Amino acid sequence: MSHHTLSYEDTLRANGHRVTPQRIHILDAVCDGNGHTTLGEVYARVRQVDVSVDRSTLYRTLKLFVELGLVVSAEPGDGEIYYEIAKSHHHHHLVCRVCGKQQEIDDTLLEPLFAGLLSQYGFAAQNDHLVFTGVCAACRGE
Amino acid sequence: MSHHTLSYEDTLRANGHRVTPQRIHILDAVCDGNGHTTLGEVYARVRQVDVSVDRSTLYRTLKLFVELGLVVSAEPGDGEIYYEIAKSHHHHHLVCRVCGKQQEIDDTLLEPLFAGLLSQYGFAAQNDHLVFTGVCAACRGE
DNA sequence: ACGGTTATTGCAAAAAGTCGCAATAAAGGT
DNA sequence: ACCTTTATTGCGACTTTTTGCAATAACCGT
Repeated sequence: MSHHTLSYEDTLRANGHRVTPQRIHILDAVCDGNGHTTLGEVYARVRQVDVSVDRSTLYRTLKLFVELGLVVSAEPGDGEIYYEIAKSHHHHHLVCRVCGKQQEIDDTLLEPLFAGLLSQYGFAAQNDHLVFTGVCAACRGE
Repeated sequence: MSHHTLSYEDTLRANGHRVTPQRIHILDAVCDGNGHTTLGEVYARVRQVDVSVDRSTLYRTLKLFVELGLVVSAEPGDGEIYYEIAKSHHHHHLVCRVCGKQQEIDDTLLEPLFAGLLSQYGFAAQNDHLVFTGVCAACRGE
C-alpha cells in the first residue's frame, strides 16, 4: 500500500470529498496491481475485500481519482484503459505495437518539448502521463 | 467533402475493402464535423442522411477507417474519443483545460523528442496524433 | 458522544459498445 | 449485362458503462 505515503485522504478532504471504505478498497486495489491494471482486475480485487461494492461505485471512484490525480489512466491504443497509482515523479510510457511490452520513461526527455510549446505557442502543457506507441528495441532488432 | 481529394476509395480497395454507401456517409459525417467530432455526433449526422445505418456499422467502420489511416482518433483525457479526418501532414493538438479551445501544431516540435526516444531507448515512436492538455496562452494571460 | 447536513452508495434502468450470424450487395470475371 | 464470390450490413442478444434516485453514512459543529 505504497499510496499511504501520499496522504490521499488529505487530497480527498481538501477537495471537499469524503473518505469512505469503498474508496480505500479501490485505491488499495489499484495499488496492488503493481504497474498498470485494468478496471476489471480492480473490480475483482475490490470484491474480494468487500462483495457489496457496486460496479457503478467503481466507475465513479476511478473517475474521481483520475480527476484528483491520485490515479493516472492511459489508453495504449488497444481500446482498453489501464489504471495506475500516481507516482511522485511524473513519468510516461512507451508501448510496443509488436510485443505489447511497456516501459516507463521519466519526463526529462519531455521537458524540451514542453518548453518549446510554451515559447512557440504560449501553451503550458500539463500532461503527466503520455503514452507513446511504436516499436521497441527488441522488436526492431530482428 | 475535402476527403475526396485523398482518394479514400482507392485506399479502401487497395486493402481489399469495398466502397459502400454507408462508408461514404460515415466519412462525409466525420468531415462535416470540421475538426474533432465525437462518435455520437457522427452517428447523428449519418442518420440524417440514411436512417437505416446501424450503430454497429458505425463502430466497425470508424475502427476500419482509423486502421487504414483515413481517420485519426484521439482521447484528450476526458474519456471521450474524438475523430478527425486524416490530414496529409501529421499534426498534433493542444487542448486547453480552461476554455477547451483546440489548436493544431505540426510535428516538427516532436521530432527532437522522437529522436531522443530512439537513441536513448531504441524505441521508434509512431504517434501521428498526440494530444497535449494544458492551459493556452489566452487563459494563462489573465 | 450526538445530531444535522449532504456527499456517497447501491440499486435499477437506460445508454453505449461488442459480437455472431443470415441476408444483402460490391467487385471481378465472363 | 449477368453471375459468382465473399466482404459488409442490419439485426438481435449480450456485455460494459452511465445515470437518476432514495437510503446511507462521513464529516462538522456543538
